Amino acid sequence: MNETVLIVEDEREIREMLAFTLSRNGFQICEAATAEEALQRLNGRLPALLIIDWMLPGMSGVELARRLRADQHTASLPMIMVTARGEEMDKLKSFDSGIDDYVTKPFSPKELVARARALLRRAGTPEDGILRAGEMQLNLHSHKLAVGGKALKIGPTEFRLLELFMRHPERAFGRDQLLDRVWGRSVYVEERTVDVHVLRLRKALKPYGLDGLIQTVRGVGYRFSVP
Amino acid sequence: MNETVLIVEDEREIREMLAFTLSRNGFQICEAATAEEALQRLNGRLPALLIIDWMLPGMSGVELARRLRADQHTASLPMIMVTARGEEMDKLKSFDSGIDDYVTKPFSPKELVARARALLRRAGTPEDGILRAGEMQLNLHSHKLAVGGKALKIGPTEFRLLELFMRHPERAFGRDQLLDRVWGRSVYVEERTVDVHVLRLRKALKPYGLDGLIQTVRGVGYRFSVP
DNA sequence: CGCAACGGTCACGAAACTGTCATAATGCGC
DNA sequence: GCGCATTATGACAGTTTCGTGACCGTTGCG
Repeated sequence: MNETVLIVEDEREIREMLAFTLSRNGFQICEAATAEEALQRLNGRLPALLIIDWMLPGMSGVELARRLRADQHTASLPMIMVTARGEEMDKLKSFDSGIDDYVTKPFSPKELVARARALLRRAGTPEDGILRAGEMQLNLHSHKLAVGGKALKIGPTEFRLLELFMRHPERAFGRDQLLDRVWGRSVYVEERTVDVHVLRLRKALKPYGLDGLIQTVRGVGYRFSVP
Repeated sequence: MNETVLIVEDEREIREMLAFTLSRNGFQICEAATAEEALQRLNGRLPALLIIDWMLPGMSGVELARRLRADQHTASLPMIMVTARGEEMDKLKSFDSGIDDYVTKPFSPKELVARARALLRRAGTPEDGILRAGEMQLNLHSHKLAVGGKALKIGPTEFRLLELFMRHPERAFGRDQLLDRVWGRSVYVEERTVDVHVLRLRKALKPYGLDGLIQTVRGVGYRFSVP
């Protein structure tokens, strides 16, 4: 699995422990010591999951979570909060800041990994990091697309587009939604550009008769649908 | 589920928080900072639900609610009022402005979503985003119409028309109401146009013997009725 | 620097969809 | 049955939306 986890934790020791545990379990790691640093890193490519310490110098973990929630770009990121004590956990729960899960220190690595996996699975990520649709396999780990073992080449944007589609089969996306989720906010792109990339994706799949998986929903947008 | 919620709230932070919470729970979002802006947005296609802040600059939330209730076009829209304090809530209740529900700040997102869902369910929106009538399924999520697993193709307008019908079975709609709720009030089209789209819908359903679900109510309009 | 890959925009034509009309069909009161 | 009112239906043309090829700027690389 090639999922990146962003760890936001000021205490170096704990951060490294988290990083070690997670990387040993197949996650890619990205670290930030402060909320500010985390925000900066989130301007780039998004991680699949965030692990945030409740207590951070400067902007607190809760505040960070709140900000991320308020931003459409990061709104749907799964987040795990790490709290120091059980007491604060209650506070956190009552705060209901949209945290998906939490662990209390001290916690077992096994527990953390289990929660992370569960969260990612809920978010549409398969256990082995391979999205499948019939003969087609989208390997998130190797970043490769293959049909029946035969590799085929698509561009980065097409890859991310297909990834989003395969994570949410049978769901119709508007062009605006696709732009938001594949291109990211903060970039201004024509809506019709989506069409072009859908076209390129279809063109790549056509030799295998797998275009048609991406269907146009007239007046709405597009949809990935397995027969 | 593809329900649109119109949020009327002047404070940007709260508005964004609401938007975040709801969008995370599968709602489409439409925002307005003032009552006036909200009214303008309601000239187009109607949302499924309104969330209105009690305190708004200019026209208050209560006044907005009253106006919407007084207008046949928006009279049946479910509304949730957001109040700052419990005290004012009593005032609001006694005000009897036709509010369906209310939450008091601070409120938990979970509570808000629950109330929104409950309200929509009451208003005819199914939990899973699929409207059913016998063998027929209208999937709002994937934007697909299927009869007994067999997909059938209808145009965007027919889709919205059928959606409205299935949300309110056994209810007779006048052509003017249908125009208002399916086309939106800011577009001018002949009333007879409704007939044509009803015809097209029936034509699509005929192969499955499901025309007849849409019945003509002479002198009034049409009605969706399951046998 | 040249080259190749890639991404975004545009323009044109095709296809789908929409609204309107004319005309046929139907229902209803008498 | 008759006449009126209302609705059904098929055809048509205008509009919108989508598919597609082409173009050009950017970027990364040798």
